[in-house]
Amino acid sequence: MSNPTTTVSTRPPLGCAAVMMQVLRGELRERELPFTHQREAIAQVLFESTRHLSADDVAAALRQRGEHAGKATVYRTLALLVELGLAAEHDFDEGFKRYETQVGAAQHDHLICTECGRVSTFHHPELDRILAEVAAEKGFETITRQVKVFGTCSESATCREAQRTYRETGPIS
Amino acid sequence: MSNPTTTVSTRPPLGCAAVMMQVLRGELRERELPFTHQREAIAQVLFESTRHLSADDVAAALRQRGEHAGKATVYRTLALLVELGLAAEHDFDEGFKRYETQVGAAQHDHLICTECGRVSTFHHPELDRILAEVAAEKGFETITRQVKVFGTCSESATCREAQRTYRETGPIS
DNA sequence: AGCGGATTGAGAACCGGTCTCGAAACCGAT
DNA sequence: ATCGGTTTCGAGACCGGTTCTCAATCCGCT
Repeated sequence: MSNPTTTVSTRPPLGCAAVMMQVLRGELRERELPFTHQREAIAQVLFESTRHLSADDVAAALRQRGEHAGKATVYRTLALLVELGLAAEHDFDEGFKRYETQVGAAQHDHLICTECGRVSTFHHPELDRILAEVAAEKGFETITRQVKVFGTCSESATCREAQRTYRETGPIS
Repeated sequence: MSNPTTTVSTRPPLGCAAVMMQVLRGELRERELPFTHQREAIAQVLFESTRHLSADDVAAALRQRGEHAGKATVYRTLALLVELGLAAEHDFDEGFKRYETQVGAAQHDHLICTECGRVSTFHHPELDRILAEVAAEKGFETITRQVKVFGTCSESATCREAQRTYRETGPIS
């Protein structure tokens, strides 16, 4: 039931969770949606984490705190947070989705190591410009975008070895 | 069992399939993998199509030609074509994957309409440059990349209506 | 034609994710 | 506090795409 977790993040570490929780409370009130114990607990887990969490990771984190929420509730709440703009959904081609806090509109993109699973983030302002250009040109109204670079990182010896192999032999060895 | 199909493509229309088939034959021989009826038929369907096909679409197309391949074989063969670099796999957040011929290294990216499901492609040379820069900077060896812009197109009245609504009310109405 | 090894296919298994519906929690009003 | 109407919760069934199993078959070579 568990799965590999990611390791790199770029979110301010302190106080942030509390702020996000306040925002959530406000957003829920504004929409007349109840601020339930489960929604709080699930949001707490996400807001306090610096990783990209799967639904399963969230459930596990709850268990570790002595809390519990049915998996339907976990999925429903994560979907809600995404709708409210407080969480972002990512698909790193693992067969399931991952979630992370969406702080402000600070869009960032991902480098995913296919060897060790590490995910690192980057932000390149020109990307925004180019994608906005392309969208405008095609009469497209952008809601969100995904830029993902798959490859091998140079964090570990294994990954560097894979880099070398890939450069020499291509996708199939 | 059926699903919405995509509509836009940018691949040269003629002779291309035959060339690709020759390439496939060569790649298989080189790796001492048998060139079976099923592999040929499945590749034929993909190479002759100008759309992004799901595994199910491929199976349906085979049936229409009076051919048949078990779904395990369809999936295995599509995965093989991807490994060989002859097909590209895409995930447009529909809950299943789609495949298309990968002709050469002509990388292109996608605009996906969340309203009608239409997928159109674009290529922006600066994207290649920027992503290569980012990867180099991080000591990353790129294998492939995905750039997807989700939003609403202006093809149909429904989509244009959705564009207007979105601009006014944001993600939640 | 015969041989060894890889592929095929029918169906079961798998696994994220969604749905169902009775029970429980929420929240504003009394 | 408590009441009552409304919403959410949760255990488990269910769903659909994809993968696995393994005996039968096909491929390519001699």
